[in-house]
Amino acid sequence: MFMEYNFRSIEQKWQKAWSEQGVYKVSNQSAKPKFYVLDMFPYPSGAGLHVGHPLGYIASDIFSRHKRLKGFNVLHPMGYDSFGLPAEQYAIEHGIPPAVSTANNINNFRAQLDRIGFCYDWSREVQTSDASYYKWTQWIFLQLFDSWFNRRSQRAERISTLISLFETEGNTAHECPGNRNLRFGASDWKGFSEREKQDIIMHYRLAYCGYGEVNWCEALGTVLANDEVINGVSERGGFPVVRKKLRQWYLRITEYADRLIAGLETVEFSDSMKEMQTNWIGKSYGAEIDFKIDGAERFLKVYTTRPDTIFGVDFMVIAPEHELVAKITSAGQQKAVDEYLAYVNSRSERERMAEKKITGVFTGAYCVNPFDGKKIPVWISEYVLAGYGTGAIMAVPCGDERDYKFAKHFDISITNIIGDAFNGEDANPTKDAILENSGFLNGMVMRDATDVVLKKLEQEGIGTRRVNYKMRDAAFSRQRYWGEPFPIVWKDGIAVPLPESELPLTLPHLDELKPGPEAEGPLANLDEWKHYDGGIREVNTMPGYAGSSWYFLRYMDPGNDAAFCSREASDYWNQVDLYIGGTEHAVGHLLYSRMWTKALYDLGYVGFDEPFKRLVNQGKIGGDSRLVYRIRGTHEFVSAGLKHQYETDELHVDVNIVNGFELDMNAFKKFKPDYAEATFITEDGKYICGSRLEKMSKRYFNVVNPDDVVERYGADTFRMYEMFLGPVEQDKPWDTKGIEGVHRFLKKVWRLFADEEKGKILVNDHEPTEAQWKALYKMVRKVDEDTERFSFNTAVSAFMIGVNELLDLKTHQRKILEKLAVSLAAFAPHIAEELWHLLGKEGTVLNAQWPAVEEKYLVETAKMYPVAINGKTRTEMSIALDATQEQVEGMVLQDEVVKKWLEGKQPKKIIYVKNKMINLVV
RNA sequence: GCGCAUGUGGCGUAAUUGGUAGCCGCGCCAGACUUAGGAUCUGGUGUCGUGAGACGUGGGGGUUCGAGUCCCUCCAUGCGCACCA
Repeated sequence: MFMEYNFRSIEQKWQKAWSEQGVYKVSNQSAKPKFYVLDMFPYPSGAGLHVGHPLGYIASDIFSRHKRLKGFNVLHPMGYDSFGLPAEQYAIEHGIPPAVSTANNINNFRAQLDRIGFCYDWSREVQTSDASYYKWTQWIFLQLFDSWFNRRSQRAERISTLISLFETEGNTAHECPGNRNLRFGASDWKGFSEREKQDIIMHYRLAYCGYGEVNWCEALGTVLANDEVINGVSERGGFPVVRKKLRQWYLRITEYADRLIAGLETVEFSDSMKEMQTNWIGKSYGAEIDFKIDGAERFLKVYTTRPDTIFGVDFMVIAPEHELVAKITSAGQQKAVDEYLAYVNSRSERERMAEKKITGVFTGAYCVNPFDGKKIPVWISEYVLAGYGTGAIMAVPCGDERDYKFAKHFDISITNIIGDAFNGEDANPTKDAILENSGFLNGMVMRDATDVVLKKLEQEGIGTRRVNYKMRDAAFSRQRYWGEPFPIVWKDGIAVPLPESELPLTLPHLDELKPGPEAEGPLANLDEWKHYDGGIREVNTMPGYAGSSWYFLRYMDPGNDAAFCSREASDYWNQVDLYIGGTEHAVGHLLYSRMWTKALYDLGYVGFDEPFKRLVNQGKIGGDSRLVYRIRGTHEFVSAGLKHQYETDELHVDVNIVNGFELDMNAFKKFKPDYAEATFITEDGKYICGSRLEKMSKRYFNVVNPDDVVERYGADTFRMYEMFLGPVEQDKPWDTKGIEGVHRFLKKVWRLFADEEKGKILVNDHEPTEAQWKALYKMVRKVDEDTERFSFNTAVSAFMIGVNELLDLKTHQRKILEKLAVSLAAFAPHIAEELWHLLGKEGTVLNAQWPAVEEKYLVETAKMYPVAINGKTRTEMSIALDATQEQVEGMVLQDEVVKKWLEGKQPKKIIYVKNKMINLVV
């Protein structure tokens, strides 16, 4: 039949036409208001897409198309985050160069994406591994390298301003972020050698090179950023990670900590997202206090957020790596301390994470409490981290759980400064108790005492207020090949940036990606490349997040060879209005790109300092695995309902050879060679599988490829079904069976336009009835509202309700069908376009206008009110909307059902809420 | 352990502001058309009960004329952080 809904030919036809006509091309010049919708661009992995990946892409695509129909100039681009470790690992294992496998994977991704019918403007595509792109990643790096963060103005400024400050006043007014103890005056500065000057400047740069403890992953042969390490192992691959001191590039993101926190108030991210970022930054207010070491001219500097508890300090704990360990350990304790340090060194990061034993050793040294002269023993323990605060704490066991446990474990006596608030069994971290045993603080509420102590500490010069952050500077180099080379040449130990004219510094070809000497990357093996202009090139490369920290800007002006993005373009497109992506980038990508944007803003290259105005996190789609049960030691498989009668082993089976729960037994025999001889114990001739919801992953054979779904049901069905599954932001399982309902819906739409059996078009030019207008507009309004608030699942439902009604009303009038076709254009663009042309329209439905709702068809004069007696609905009554309380009371009391329930009694009260309900209180 | 979410039919879910709980779809049941059905269409489908009706949004309590929605408490699941002083 030629009038049937042939989605395959329809979708192919329009995808081809759209591409030929360039209908998705977006201009930077337009009289329309702009709207920028962005997807987190993918890393093009070899595995391709499964049905979970496009969820966010479909949502953003629908939203973009909707905005376009509503008269916006919509930027909706896509590209690839194509540098990264997996391509390099793959190259090492299979001998295929990263550039080649990446290109293949990108082609694959593109083909998959194209089949779903996205409205991306592919002329703006970016690939982070493309030299024309990473030229500007390198350029931005150089701007960060040439900048420092002025804490007084709270913004990035050029290094030249820093140098003139040094020349006139030294660094007295600008504490060195890389080395707090560094102090020098203008005359000192003039006396420094060039090398010394450069070393000092390096301590200020926003992109800097330094030595530091990094997360070294031996298996990956590289360092990892903090957010790439999960529970002591690498996020990718789960390999062990150790702390190692290495020369490394960093981004001084800590300087932006306050602005990153403050900026969260200006953007629409979910509360949990904001909270994750806030926690990651981990700002805390406290004090640094110097405790004199008893019998020595040394001080122990501790960081505490609770200076009010200073009289409750029963011991000190310093990190095993603390510099005082070597200096204050008493002769008597030397052996015990050495043994403890050896023990700590033997423990990997992972072991420390896994088993939290209370360990520690006494140094033999004592501190003196500055206020009451009490002697306080100094202990060493691994629970104090060298990298946070000062690497030393004052322990207050009555108020801190860990300190309490430590004191108990080592039998240290506990001073109670909070009276009844401390029960002797558990520490109580309250701030509301009244202080006792606390010298001049006695009788004060702890909360108020804090400031009193701080003032006193400052007066006496033994302590200062201090803000601390959990967040560390971000490691910004990798001992790897497949990343952006640093445009830096080392000359006499000084990092010299390449001039802009030499960018891009292209990644040289390498036949073999083996590591270089001394934990250096593969580039170190390339002698002729390494030696350049009388110096040695930086052989590390940039990490995966370099290119992704600014890609949203490149889309605005992708072809620009003179700038990363013209100010004109970024002023026009401005912030990303809607950013859709997964939560997994909460503390990585989202913080880095926010920081880069802030730096570019400070330097005057863009006019906004938050990149993403609104962020929506799509949920994950889980796999619905199918299980078969093999009788142990045999090739016989037993159906799920009978498995308890046997001893069985549970095995995953490919979900694609199972219909619902029924196994295709012939396909199963071909699934794996082992199963060729399989026999089955069935239930009524059917083999029923077990099921389990788990991650969608190859290893569970529960991966559903969008290509297969599109092939079977079409892209429009696939798009609408993904949305119909539930709220975008929610995690949910994939169930292919349910897709039939959505497919049926599209066929119903088709039947409004054409009769499949008789093979003719049904569209006529009659005037629609009021009921038909009402059904249409109700639907149009709901779809519009729901789409605007990202409630795509209810929008699909509104379509279904609307079309069911129109079908019941035998609606074939052109006036209605035109508007229906337009309203569908965002969700099911292919069928919408086909129907648009079937109605004889020109051009593309993409450029149509969203139908304006004619209110007159939606006004109601009466409503069916639920009538409740004592809150329980007993009947319904149709009542005019403008009825008064008296009229309603009269009508209600006449009603037979109401009379029955009143049993002759007078209602105490009749509640009538207009347009809602009626309730009688008896 | 701390923080944040989320708990509604057999399943995915709906109820935008405290106002008819279960829309829409899957599945299931019955029927129609059919050589056939994993096609299409029609009707039914929260639970208990023959029925009138009763019960029902994780459990318990509260506020209210009225609670899935607000408050208290407990439980379960998911996510994030986890010696951060």
